[in-house]
Amino acid sequence: MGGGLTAAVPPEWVPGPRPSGALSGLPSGGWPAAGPVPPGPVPSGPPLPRDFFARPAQEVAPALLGCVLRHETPDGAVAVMVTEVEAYAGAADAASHAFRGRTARTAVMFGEPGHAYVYFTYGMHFCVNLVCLPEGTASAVLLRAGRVAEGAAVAAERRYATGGGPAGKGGPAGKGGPAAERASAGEAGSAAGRLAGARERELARGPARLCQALGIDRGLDGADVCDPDSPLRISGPARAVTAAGIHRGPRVGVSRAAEIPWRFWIAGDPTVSAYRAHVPRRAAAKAVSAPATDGGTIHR
DNA sequence: CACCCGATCGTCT
DNA sequence: GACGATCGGGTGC
Repeated sequence: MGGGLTAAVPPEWVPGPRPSGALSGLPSGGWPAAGPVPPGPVPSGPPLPRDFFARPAQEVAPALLGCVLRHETPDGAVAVMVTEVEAYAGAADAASHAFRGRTARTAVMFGEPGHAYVYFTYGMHFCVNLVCLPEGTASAVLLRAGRVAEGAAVAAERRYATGGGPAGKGGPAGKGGPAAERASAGEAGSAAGRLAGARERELARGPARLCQALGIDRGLDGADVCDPDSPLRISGPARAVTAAGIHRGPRVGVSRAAEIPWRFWIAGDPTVSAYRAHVPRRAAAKAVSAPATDGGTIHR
């Protein structure tokens, strides 16, 4: 079925040139070539210019792969290299929160590009987008996954801390502390090393996990990621990601426009989340026959 | 590893 | 009043 969105969908995305060194703030020296990204710290330069975001989301999305999102808090700084994103084209996209027009929740998406649109979902999770297109037109790129490149210990604390564990003493790290820090060192072969590596890979694998690792919540809705003084900011590619190293496919878990391939990821990277089609939630089983009232007396 | 299910609440119909 | 741009734990192969 054609699906109303079809007509509004732009032509196939054509791999275009990556941002130049000048645009991205990269030093002229080369970073490692494309391919799965090895664990460990990555450089973090000046923020991307606002113009970078003043384009359609489906164009910005692949260009964000390899860029570094960093959040500074009193707990310390955590940075992730973006490995997976999804474009949401506002009014032209039935899957976008902005499809039905501007509301209090989606207001930021209609504002200046280069700001964070943070939303709360499923009663417990936050997800972060970066706003695209000029002010007045809504569109955004959802950051779905990343590799923690700085502050792995802080990220692990946020992800695995036993909720407000006053009872628990040491916290999640338990023995040995931040295993993630060791993982990148030299224990890749050992059982402990594999465990630490597996956990490190899961730190920011998925949009809500990424937000949790970075400590992002609704308080950062509207934050300017292009402002060098912002606690939340994004810098240019820490690593060259060529068009050949980028794969694309349908977006994860969307109930509408599910066939549009606006999800982009770094091919072969272990931190990319798994694809899952939308699953309509079974309606809560409502009691067909009212629970027996005791003694026929109706309470309430 | 694939599939199923419960949690939990802001947002929009 | 229903539905998520999700996650983690449990079951079963």
